[in-house]
Amino acid sequence: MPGTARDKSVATGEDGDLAAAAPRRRQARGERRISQLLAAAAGVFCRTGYAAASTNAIAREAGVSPGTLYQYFPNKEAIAIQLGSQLLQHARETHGQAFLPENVHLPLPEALDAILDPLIAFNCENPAFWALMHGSGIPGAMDTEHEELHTSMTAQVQGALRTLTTDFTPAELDHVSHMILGIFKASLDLILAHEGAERDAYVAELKTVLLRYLEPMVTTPRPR
Amino acid sequence: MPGTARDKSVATGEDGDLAAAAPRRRQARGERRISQLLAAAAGVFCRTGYAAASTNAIAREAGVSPGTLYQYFPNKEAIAIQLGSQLLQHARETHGQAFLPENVHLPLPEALDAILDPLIAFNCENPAFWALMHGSGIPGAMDTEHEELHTSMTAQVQGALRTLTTDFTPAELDHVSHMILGIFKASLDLILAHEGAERDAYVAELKTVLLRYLEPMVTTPRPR
Amino acid sequence: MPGTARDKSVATGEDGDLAAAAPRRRQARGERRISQLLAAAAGVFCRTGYAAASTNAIAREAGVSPGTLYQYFPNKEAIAIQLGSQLLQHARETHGQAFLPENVHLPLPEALDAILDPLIAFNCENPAFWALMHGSGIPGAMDTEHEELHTSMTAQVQGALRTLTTDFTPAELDHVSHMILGIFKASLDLILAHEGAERDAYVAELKTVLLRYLEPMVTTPRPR
Amino acid sequence: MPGTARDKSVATGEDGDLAAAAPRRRQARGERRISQLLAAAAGVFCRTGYAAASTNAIAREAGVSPGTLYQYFPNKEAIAIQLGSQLLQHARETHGQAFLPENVHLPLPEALDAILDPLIAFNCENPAFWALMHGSGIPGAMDTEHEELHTSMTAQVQGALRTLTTDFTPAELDHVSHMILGIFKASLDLILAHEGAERDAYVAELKTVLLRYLEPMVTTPRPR
DNA sequence: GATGAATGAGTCTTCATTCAT
DNA sequence: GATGAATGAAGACTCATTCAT
Repeated sequence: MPGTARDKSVATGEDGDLAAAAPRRRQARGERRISQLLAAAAGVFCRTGYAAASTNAIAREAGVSPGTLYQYFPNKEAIAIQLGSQLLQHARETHGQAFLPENVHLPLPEALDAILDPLIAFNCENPAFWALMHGSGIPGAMDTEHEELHTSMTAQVQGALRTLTTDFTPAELDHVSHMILGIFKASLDLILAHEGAERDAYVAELKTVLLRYLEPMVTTPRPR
Repeated sequence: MPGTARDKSVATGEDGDLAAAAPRRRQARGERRISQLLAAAAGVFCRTGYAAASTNAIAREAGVSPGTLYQYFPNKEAIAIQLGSQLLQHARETHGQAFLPENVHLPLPEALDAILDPLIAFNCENPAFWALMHGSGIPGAMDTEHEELHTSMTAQVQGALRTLTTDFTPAELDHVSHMILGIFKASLDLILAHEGAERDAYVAELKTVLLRYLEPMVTTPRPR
Repeated sequence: MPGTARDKSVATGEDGDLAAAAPRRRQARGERRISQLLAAAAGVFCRTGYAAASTNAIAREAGVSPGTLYQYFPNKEAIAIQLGSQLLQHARETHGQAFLPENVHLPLPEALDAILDPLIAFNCENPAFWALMHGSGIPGAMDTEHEELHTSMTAQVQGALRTLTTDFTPAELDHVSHMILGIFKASLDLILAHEGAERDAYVAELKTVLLRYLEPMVTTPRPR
Repeated sequence: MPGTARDKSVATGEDGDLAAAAPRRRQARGERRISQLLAAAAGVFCRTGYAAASTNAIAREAGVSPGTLYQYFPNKEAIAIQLGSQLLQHARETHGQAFLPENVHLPLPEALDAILDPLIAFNCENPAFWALMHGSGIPGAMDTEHEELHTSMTAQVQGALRTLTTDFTPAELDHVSHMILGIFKASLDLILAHEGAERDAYVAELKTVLLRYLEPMVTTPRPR
């Protein structure tokens, strides 16, 4: 192997570089693959739902062989879980800024805009999110994630609701927040199923529904 | 059930009457079979969802062989479709009075009661209905049926909406009716997931949402 | 249930026959299939060993589709288990007559003939038997069968040994019987691997080995 | 290990010595790799059997990548073959004295001790040896190696047998040597499966069997 | 030489659907 | 019509082997 002398160069030594750079390059490729696969999975889950999504289809969509998929995920469920977690984390960041105090304390119409717009935008950009969260039938795994998300969203909605009035009993708070989430979810289906002006119309309609539902509950003095 | 008297006819029946009685008997038996199968399908779909339901399981639940199932339905999708249609028809027959003119023309709060209560009751008694309509991830099949149901319900909602005002553009009518259906669907999930007082609370909440959403739209003079 | 009267007809009626004959015919076919499949499995296990045997290969060898195989066996292991059980039962019958008292109490050389010949014949006719019992690596199932067989054979060998002498300690009895089984097993490999005169030669050699091994142990007076 | 001093040679070595030292180093490294891999293979084959052993598992156990494994072995079978050969050679080198003329020509009982003891000891220390030789269901591969070993052992046994008598026909020689090997193999299973006193008992039993089997064949005058 | 990602044929198994009886 | 055995195309997953780096 005559070419072995090539790396020796000055002082940083071949070994140090090899041990550090090559793995890093590898790792980078691996992470690209994982992203590729998750993106492909998002697409397939979106189109067919979790149950009907085949790992071979995901691999094909990602442009790799089935074996490659299994180098990164131990099984189909793991793909869904990791995709879910990733989206969830992404979602939480979005939610975080959606429910920022400065938004929550705006006058109701503006508050709805400020809260809903980023949530809707997030879901439009990550259609796999609800696809997974609806969860047709993720075998029981994923449920944890689902639960977690639900809990987290409910909590944030309830936090916002409490700024409207102090009159809610805990039970009412529960009912109202669940209704709001349900309405949001249902509207999201409509919003995601349409584009352009139609989509905007449904967004407006959602805001109308919520505004009219919530306005009569307001007792706390708010900026007008 | 006019044909019920046909059996037992003369005594030896069988051959002689075959030309006349048998067809009717066939038909009757066939319909019994279909009902059996659809009932079994309802149960299985409900428990496992459409995708995970196997035709063999449905046949077993119905107490017939898989071959027999295929004598009455060309494929799995057809079962779902017909089950949906049957439930829909059942819905219309038994609780079709929901959208009866005398209900629709009541003052809004009463109209909502009159329309929603039987619908809710029907769905509580036929949980397979929404189970199918949600589609749990029905691969694109089922769409025909879904569409059909959706169209029919939309039409009825739109009919009712038109009694509220004449101001809707067709597009608005579309949006509002879809929103209403979405809200109804989302609430139904909550309603079906709870019992007793909780369930009632969600029913009340649904009515509140719709009342507040629709009330501002009313322009047509209505009984107060 | 109007049609219920139909099954009353005359006495032998078509229905009676159908209920009895058809199932029986079905059952017969099913059992033929099972035999076919077990025979095929025996062949494949024999040629490739359990681990390397593929269910598809077994199905192909049996001339049926993979699905058919799974109509009769829940999984690959079950095939091995059932094949083992069947052979085991067959074997026990053979062993039963091999170790008949009238054989065991013959003069040693004749006793060896009387005992070994049927055992060897059985194994020549059922080569899958040892193939399975060797059990390369049946996952842990089958072990029960294996154990069972081993125990049963050991017991019979020990029974026969006790007619030779009363001098054995339990430990010796154990060692000797295991050695005998081991020798038998090893010889069987040679016997099964050859045919005709060669096979006979190995049979003779086995008998020689055992005769010379056992003869010095005899203390009990025996027919000469 | 004559080549051990080679590394570190002058100081900067590497390039200048490359033409001379590197090849030797390569060779040395290669052989270390091969040993590593074979040792790993021995472990894995022992634990899981040949068929269930995965090349990746062997590579992992050896602490190298699968690619590296394939730089030294063209395929899985080759690993088994070479492992077998190595063990065989090891057997011959370390305990080859088993069949040393001075052992073979001892009085039979002592000869058996002298021959069998090292063989047994070797096998107790290298359990992978028989694990491989049994073949656990090696699909037909490995046969070459097996054959080789078998031939070699048979030859040695036959050599020893010829010192007992000159009366054997070639066929007899074949039969007897195969029987002996079979008996040895079977006993080895028992010996390896036990420990301590039990193991010793089986060793003794093996010697008894062989002694009684062979003694009557002796015609050649031997030291008493 | 070494690495480990990638491959793809092959394994076990399921299930919608068909067909002989 | 009814039966249930049979089919075979997938699907999830594995692993011996190759290849770009």
